[in-house]
Amino acid sequence: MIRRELAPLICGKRFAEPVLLYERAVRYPEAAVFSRRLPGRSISGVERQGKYLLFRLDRGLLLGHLRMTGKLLYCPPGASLDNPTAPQRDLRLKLPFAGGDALHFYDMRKFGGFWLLENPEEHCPAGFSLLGPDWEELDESTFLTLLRERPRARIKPLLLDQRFTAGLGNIYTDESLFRSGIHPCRRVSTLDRAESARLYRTIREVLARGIACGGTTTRDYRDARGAAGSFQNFLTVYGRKGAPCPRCGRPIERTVVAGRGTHLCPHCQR
DNA sequence: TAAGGCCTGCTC
DNA sequence: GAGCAGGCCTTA
Repeated sequence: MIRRELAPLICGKRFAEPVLLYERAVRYPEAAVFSRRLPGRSISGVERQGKYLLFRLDRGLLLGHLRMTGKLLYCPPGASLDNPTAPQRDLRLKLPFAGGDALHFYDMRKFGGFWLLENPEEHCPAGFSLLGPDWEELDESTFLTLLRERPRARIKPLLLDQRFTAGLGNIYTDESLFRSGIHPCRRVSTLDRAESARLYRTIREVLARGIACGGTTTRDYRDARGAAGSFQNFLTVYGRKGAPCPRCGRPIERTVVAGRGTHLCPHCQR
């Protein structure tokens, strides 16, 4: 969503001098080198790989990861600094363009960051080079094959593992497992072919619905224009602890699986 | 495979 | 005041 919004706004733009307000918002190279190298480079394309944003430059590559609370907002030339969706307190990095417009990176929790790489192999975050196939391109037979390679894994932690497949986070995983009737702690080896195929199709549907809704704004998420998503209005289990299961009416439960809050209906998910 | 750490602000 | 968060890395 963020990539789709940003691409037409910033393709072809040339970077000016960045302004770093929080040291660790730039992960590589060190701040002074980043600030010296970026100006003058222009954006030839904006891509997404898993949860990374990838800005192709005329020389090198700018990688960004928003983690949990990061927002990357496009500011047109002369735009007001006040943005209702992101307090100035959370502004971590300004990436101005030569034309006076800019990208502003806000991140309350300071988890997100940027990498400026001369080539993709150099100093990229460890997870980036290990990303599994992205859900935008993953076909059913590949998914079934990958599942067969991990029979002992529990399904929810496996789906969240970006080395297995890239792009699923906690919300979309819980929603997909509920809609597939699969318990998050099931071992992959206990899923029959029909269940695995149903899971694949359900994940595709949930992701498509999420994208069509402009994402999920439970609290922080905003797209590149600061707009909220609406998929939260269609959530069946995530964040609905105690509410009635839409299928059987029993209360939705919240547990912890692999350290992540996990929402499920133990009656409907086996 | 799991726990802890990074961080801050909000809800319970 | 504790618990929690659309993530991921390091360490055990």
